[in-house]
Amino acid sequence: MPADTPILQVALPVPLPRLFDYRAPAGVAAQPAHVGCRVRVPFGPRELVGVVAGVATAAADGPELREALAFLDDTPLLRGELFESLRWLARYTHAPPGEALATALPAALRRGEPLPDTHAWAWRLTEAGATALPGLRSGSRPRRLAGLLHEAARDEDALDAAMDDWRTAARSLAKRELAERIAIPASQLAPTPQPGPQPNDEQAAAIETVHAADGFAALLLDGVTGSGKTEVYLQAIADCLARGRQVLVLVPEIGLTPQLLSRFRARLGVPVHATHSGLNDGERARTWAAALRGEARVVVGTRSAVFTPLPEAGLIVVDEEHDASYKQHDGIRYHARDFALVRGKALDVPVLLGSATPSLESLHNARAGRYAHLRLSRRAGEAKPPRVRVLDVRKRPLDAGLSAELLDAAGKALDAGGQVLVFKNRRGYAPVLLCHDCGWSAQCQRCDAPMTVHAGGRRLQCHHCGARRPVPLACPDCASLALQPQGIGTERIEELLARRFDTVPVLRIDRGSTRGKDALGKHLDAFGAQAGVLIGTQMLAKGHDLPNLTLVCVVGIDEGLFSADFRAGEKLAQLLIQVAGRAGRADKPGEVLLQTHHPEHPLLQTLVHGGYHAFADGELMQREAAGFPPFAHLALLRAEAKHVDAPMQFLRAAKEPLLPFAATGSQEEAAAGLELHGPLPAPMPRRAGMHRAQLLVSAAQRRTLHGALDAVVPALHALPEARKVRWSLDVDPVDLY
DNA sequence: AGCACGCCGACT
DNA sequence: GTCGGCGTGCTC
Repeated sequence: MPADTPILQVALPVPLPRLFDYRAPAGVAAQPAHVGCRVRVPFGPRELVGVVAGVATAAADGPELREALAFLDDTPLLRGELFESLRWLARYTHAPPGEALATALPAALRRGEPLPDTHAWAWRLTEAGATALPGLRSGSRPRRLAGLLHEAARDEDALDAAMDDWRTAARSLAKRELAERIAIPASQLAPTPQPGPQPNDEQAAAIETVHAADGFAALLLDGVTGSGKTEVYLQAIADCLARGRQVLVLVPEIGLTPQLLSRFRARLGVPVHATHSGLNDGERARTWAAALRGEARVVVGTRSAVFTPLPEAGLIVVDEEHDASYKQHDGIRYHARDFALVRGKALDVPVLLGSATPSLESLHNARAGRYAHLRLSRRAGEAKPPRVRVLDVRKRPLDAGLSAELLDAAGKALDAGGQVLVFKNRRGYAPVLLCHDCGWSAQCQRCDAPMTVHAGGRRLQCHHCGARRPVPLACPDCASLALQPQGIGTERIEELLARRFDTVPVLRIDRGSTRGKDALGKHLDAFGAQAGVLIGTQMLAKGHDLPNLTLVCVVGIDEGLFSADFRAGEKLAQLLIQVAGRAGRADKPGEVLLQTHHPEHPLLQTLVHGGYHAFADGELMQREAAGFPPFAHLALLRAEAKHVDAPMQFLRAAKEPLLPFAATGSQEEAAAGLELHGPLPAPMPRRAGMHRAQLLVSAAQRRTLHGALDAVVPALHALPEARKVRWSLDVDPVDLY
């Protein structure tokens, strides 16, 4: 090959940390304008769709390259800011470039399908059509359609409403050039926003700060539950739309409810494009394409929506920024909130992070002056914050884990016509099945975990691998019949409450009872505002409005108070505040009961008497003292394999090249080096039949961590031990298991 | 990750 | 005698 031939450097969706070089397809010269276009290429014995990441000159003495089969795009799909941000993401997560680029594309485009049409379409008569109209056979479908179009051009939605099967008639008219299909330009979709309520002074200040942001700014909207964060979003978004810019809104998985969307649609007066897991591939690709073309002005979506192209970006909003569902747990392990900030910076637009319980990372950044800290301290209207009581249940008799005092309070709330929510973070009937005679307990055969008792005590289920089997009639070890469900799950609480409060509806909401598209919304709509009891897990912590909820009872929080996970306290505090925030509205003050065996625990005391920020102050001090994030930076190298020893062997081999970067004796050097913890078996050493281990890497400085990983990670792919395991690197892990 | 190649066990 | 188990090697 001549040395000056330009060649394509292609990112392919394979876990190999490099680009692959190809000659351009026959008859085409590779040129820089191809960067960001998809290409179909031969790869070993198969064909793949990749993205051109660069164009270079072939080395004179290089190997003979294969020829790409075809370009799939005329203009680059991934270009400008999004392309650059994705290259950054690949470097930051130490993921192969092809995986990062592929992750950003909707599945249909990843497979190589063409960029879908996104125009709204209308039909109109041509001049010939207007002339020919009287000549069309009267009463025929083409005549009826032509008649409609003669009055006015109509968009396809209007035609769907006006006439059955108009498409056949339209095709027939179009073939004779009597009618034509025309694209409706996006500019006709000018926003007609509806006025919202008058913001209070805090909201107005926040809206003004967003408005005044000149280019990139990180803004932490720190507002108590019910303080009207959504109103701030809406006005900031409307403001941005009025300036002719696009807006991206990220919401947690549970947060994207039909309620939220209809509120956005009603207020903003422009089409609001939603992307979430309920959409099929075609719909997702259409939204993505509409954003790429600047037609979609507002895109609301969950985690993966952070990859939406925004050629005319004006604002990015991340609602509930502390939510763990923003972290992706397989493939490339990005954090959507953090990537939103990277994109905001690259796009030079403000990023608005909202939460009633901000992550400690974001609070730390706000205190360090990197984020503007916008506070909303008052609930909207005259709503008072709920009264929180810690219920000491030591030495008290419990029924299905509930104290008499709690049941009395629930009874009173129901008698007053209110709704009661019992929150328990364990689904199923009981977390363990125990033999009272010999101590045997039902363990999952594929995981190092007990099986949960379900179906009122008839079935065992593993929450980690999904295995199910019937509850044995007798203990497999000692044949005793004294098998007892131990501990409390939501099913058992439901059983008790349904018996105890048999005149009101009792509804259990958890992943066992509530599955599928908006099942939660349907259940809660059917439940309505009548007096009744809801029992649920995390799922009920936010989302749907429950205006008649007057009492929230939280039980089973004690294990969270003593967890080994350094983030357990933060998660528990956020959960308690979020759940508590569901109680009460303007006219009905709410009450929250926290039932515990550790009423004096500092987390509960601080949270109840000082609120979330007092808790966060203390927690940040502890994190600093212990050298945990946000005062240190972590990466977790995980490995799993069918063979017991393979993960540890791989991690030991992976640790070797990291050792030269490790902290040594003196204080100054220790601060500049890595700390390596492990390799150790994972907290659950076997899951779904796979043995698991991990190596935790931490550093006081982010650059120390990344410098070492940059030098070492590419070599991991080549380790012989790597072929015997599935391994992954998680930069900024949220969960250390 | 796929996918092919390759070398050892229980079946038409 | 073959189908198929998963080890190991490679992909511009």
